[in-house]
Amino acid sequence: MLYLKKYFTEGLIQFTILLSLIGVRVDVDTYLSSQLPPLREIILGPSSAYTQTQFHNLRNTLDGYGIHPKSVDLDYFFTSRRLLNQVRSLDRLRVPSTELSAWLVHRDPEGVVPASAQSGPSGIALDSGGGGGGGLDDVSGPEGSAMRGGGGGVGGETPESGYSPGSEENMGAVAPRDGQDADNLSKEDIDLIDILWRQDIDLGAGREVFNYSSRQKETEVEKRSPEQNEEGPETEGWRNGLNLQAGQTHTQVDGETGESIPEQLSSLGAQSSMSLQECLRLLEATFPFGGESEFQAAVVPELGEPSEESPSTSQGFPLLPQTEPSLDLEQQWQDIMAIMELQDMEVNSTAGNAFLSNNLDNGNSSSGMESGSLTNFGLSSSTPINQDVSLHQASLPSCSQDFPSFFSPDLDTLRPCRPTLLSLSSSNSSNVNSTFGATNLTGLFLPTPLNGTNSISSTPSLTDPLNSLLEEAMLDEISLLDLAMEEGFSQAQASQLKDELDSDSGLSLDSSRSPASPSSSETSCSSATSSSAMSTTFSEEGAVGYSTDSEAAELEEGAVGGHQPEHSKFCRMSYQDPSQFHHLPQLEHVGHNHTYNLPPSPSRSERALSPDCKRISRDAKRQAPPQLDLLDKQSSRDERRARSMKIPFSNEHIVNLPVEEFNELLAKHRLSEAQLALVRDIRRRGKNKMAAQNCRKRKLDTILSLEQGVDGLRRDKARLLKEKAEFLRSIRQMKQKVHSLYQEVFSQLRDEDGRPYPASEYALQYGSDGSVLVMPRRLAAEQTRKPDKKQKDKKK
DNA sequence: CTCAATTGTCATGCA
DNA sequence: TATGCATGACAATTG
Repeated sequence: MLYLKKYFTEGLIQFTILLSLIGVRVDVDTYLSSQLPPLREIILGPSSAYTQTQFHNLRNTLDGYGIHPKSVDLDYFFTSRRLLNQVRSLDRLRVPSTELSAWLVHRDPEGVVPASAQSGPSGIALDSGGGGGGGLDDVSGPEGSAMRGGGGGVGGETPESGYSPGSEENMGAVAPRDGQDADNLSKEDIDLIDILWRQDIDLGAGREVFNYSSRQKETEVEKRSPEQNEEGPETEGWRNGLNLQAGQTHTQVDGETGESIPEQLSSLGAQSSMSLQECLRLLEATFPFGGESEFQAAVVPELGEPSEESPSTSQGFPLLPQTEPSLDLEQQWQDIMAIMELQDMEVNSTAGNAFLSNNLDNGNSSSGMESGSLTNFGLSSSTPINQDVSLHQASLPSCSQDFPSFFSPDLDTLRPCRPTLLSLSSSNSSNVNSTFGATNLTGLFLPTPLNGTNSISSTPSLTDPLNSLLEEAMLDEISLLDLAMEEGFSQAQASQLKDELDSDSGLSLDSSRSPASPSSSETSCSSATSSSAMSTTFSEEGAVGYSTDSEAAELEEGAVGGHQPEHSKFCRMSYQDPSQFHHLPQLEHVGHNHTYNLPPSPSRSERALSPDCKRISRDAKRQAPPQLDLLDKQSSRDERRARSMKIPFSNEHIVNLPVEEFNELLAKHRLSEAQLALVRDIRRRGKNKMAAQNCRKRKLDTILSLEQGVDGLRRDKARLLKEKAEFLRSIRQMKQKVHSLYQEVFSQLRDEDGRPYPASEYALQYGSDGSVLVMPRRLAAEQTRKPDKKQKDKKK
């Protein structure tokens, strides 16, 4: 039961990881921090320190089996890694040709650096210098075969023997062939070759990966047949591969590594009646290949995984034969893969790339991409190698970005190569990321199920409910993710709006902008004088606030005279159409300026002079000496009063001057009591007028923000309802899966005589400690009743 | 002319 | 206490 639990818990975690990878906010942090630190690493991206540890470990261990990352809970860690593997590669039982590029590169014994290769790879080879040069000899030795590169360690298992250093130069060596055969290749192919290289180089940054993979591969091969080991890559494979007819390379690889897999898998299929454990053992024997591919490409399909897990599942069943040895093997392999994958994580550190890789790989196996978002799939689908290239392309960009801390030299030299990649992948690097971030997840994910089908076809014995259920589950998750993505975006937009709202709802935000920036003031000023441009400018700038107005007025005043400025101001005010704000949300909240009480634009208090600013503006310009009558008519009451009382200074001054200066002004001019009273009234009214305007603006803003808040809440509500529905559906499907799994497990059980347990008489009983027992139904029922009674008693 | 929206003004409270 | 600001209420203005 423990493993059953684990299995389904993992399903949930998968889902969470998926959500996280596509950017949907999943609040797993708290959970992770306390329970699954490594998982957090996976989701949030490995910390450099941690990654480094992995590299060191890989570099310093013979084959990776003994890897023990520093102070990390390996159980959790590897579990989470395995989960990530599952998530990222859903149809594992395939040997991606992607791997080929790795050992192909390493394999070249010549060490001749071709012209074509020099641009990118050569530099890289030299740069990675940190790696040292030891490996080169091994690889380039007489036998130096690709396989050797990887398998050089077969006999000696010298840790560094084949790879780290040597590989770089080997990379260079690949080039000549490339160049030699260039004639036979289309330009595309050549480019693709280049890409393969660079990818290899990039991947080579994590040289241990190759090292390990090769070693693994070799070990496996050796187990199977030494001859095969020699033959595969060396004679036929590499040569043909060098011709770089993508297909050849591809098939060759498949032939080399995957050769045995189909065999075994088909044998699996043939023995569909064999016990689950047997299947699993076979799988375990087979999987290392998949694993090897996996940690490089990060895209290895993994539909076989569930069955892989099955042994674990069965472990808890007392009546089932213990499969610990195989379990250990599998577990070890998983753990190793997990470590290896960590590097891959770096390569595909961004969620988008991870998924992209996955999808690209899916594209390989599923002969078709339903998603239009990945335009380079047209490329990928053409030939196998193209697919490979696409795959690499997918992981490359992030590789260079994410590796720098460790392999900056390599990457620096690599960067110049980027353009090639970009040009090849056309929309790949840019569009894919954006696309990924956008809404095309459906398309991205759809191939997964196809791949699942693929793997199922290759493993007929595993096409039981589990696989189908997994497929189904993944489909569901995918659709859910798609939905969540969509929702996430609307939510993001909403939150963005909200942020804008919040930040702008402050009353003083713009005050710094408008008064402080002369350009804006000038703009508004000039536009204010221009009647035609006025409305437009206002919609953009009018909200900036009064200070702008006043400045504009000030400028105008300087040019035209004491009464012109208010025209612009008045115009601006009259053009404040809230409906405009509705269409320009970002401007809706820009109106709080409160700078009206800032020092001074003289023309300020005269803002209300003219009801028709256009006409006034024109008139003012045409009639150099403004007509007093007209002005008088257009003056505010206070303006007229002030004039009639012969107040020696402008209302603008009266209103806007600071108290001290205002008092000084009053002191300068000896005014009568009536005049003083009028001036004070004018000041009071002027200030109050501006206060009222601000108050009204604020009110309007508040209303608008509230409206938006309501909208946002409505959206949130709708989204939550949708999510709830989806989750309910997920739960339902999970239950269904549990049921199916139960049936599956139960049907595999045999009594001492090898007979199946009758479902009518026996049932699986889950213990509280995670154990699962087969019990007669009567007993089980009694046992379940007892706790019930106890509970009832307790309640009583 | 009516009406609604806008703007100005007053009174009041608060800091 | 003087000053400034915010705001409700009302009036004036405007389209």
